[in-house]
Amino acid sequence: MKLSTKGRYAVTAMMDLAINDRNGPVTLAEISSCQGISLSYLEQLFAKLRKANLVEGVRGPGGGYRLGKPSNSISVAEIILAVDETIDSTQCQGAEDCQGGDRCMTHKLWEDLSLRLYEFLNGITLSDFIKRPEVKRISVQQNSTSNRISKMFQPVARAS
Amino acid sequence: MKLSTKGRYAVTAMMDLAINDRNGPVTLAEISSCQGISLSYLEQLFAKLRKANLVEGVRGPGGGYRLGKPSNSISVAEIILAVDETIDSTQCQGAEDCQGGDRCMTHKLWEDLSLRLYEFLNGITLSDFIKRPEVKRISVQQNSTSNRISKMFQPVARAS
DNA sequence: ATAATACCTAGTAAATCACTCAGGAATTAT
DNA sequence: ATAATTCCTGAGTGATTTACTAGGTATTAT
Repeated sequence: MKLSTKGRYAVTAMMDLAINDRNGPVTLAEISSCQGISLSYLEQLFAKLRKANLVEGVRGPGGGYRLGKPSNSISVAEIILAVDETIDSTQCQGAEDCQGGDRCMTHKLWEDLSLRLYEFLNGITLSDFIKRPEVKRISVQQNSTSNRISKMFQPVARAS
Repeated sequence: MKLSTKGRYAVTAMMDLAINDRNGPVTLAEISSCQGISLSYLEQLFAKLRKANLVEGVRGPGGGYRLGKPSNSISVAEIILAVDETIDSTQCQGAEDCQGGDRCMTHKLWEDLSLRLYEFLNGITLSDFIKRPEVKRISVQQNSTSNRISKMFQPVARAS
């Protein structure tokens, strides 16, 4: 799981698609001028989004991009993974330099954290954003699995 | 909010410190050999962690690094922000090319998401990881690595 | 036919990553 | 005092990634 400006571009662009879905396809030129991202860079991002079936292109005048799936089945995690695609696993597989025991279990701890982050972002869909009124408070109702896991892992409140 | 390999290095190193805290300072050489990170690169990361008061160095033989605060008051978000330090705000401030209305509110939506992500990572402390029994149970529960990775690439279909 | 759009490939300057090298400065064991 | 250990700092470097430019081809509405 990696999170960078690139991922932000992709997520905001997908938000744009989700919001303006009922008005027909959205052109990359519109997104480009609005978000301040170069057209060709957007094209590269959307090539990846298309391969992940998150969007579908409509060619010709009046064309543009539409969501490839209903907005309630597209999660933020999906979008980020589609454009970033780099999941680097930990080195130190089993043996190597590790003195075993406590020390190198940090890798496993990281995997747990990474999974929790993924579950969190996977629990937020595009439809969570387009449901107005009051977009200001996004109601990310953490209903399903995400909440369960979150509770399991993290019982403790932090002292300030 | 940015998340990269660099942030992972920092977090796992801090986990190491948290776990081995009672055994005195932890040397960077130990972390380096365990995690497979170069010593000098670790030193650079720890320079930033030190500036953020997340660790404190102990010089001389028998020295190393200790946590700068109790492990229950060090969040994952703090660590990541300390080493990544790049929080790029959105462009398109108010006017510019924006045609107003719906279009450019995606920026605000992103800010909301970003804040939620921060709050999530800020709610996870190092002390959540050093309680071993729970961690053990969890890592046993999510079965195989291949399973987890495949889950990364092919998220489960979500109900509306 | 023309224009608007998606779609594709190649190249590139700048930034970042992860690292090496080369030292210092502080602390402690001897 | 000397040497060993460790933190601390800075300069430099190849590889990768970002974000972009340029120049096409394919498709379709008008």
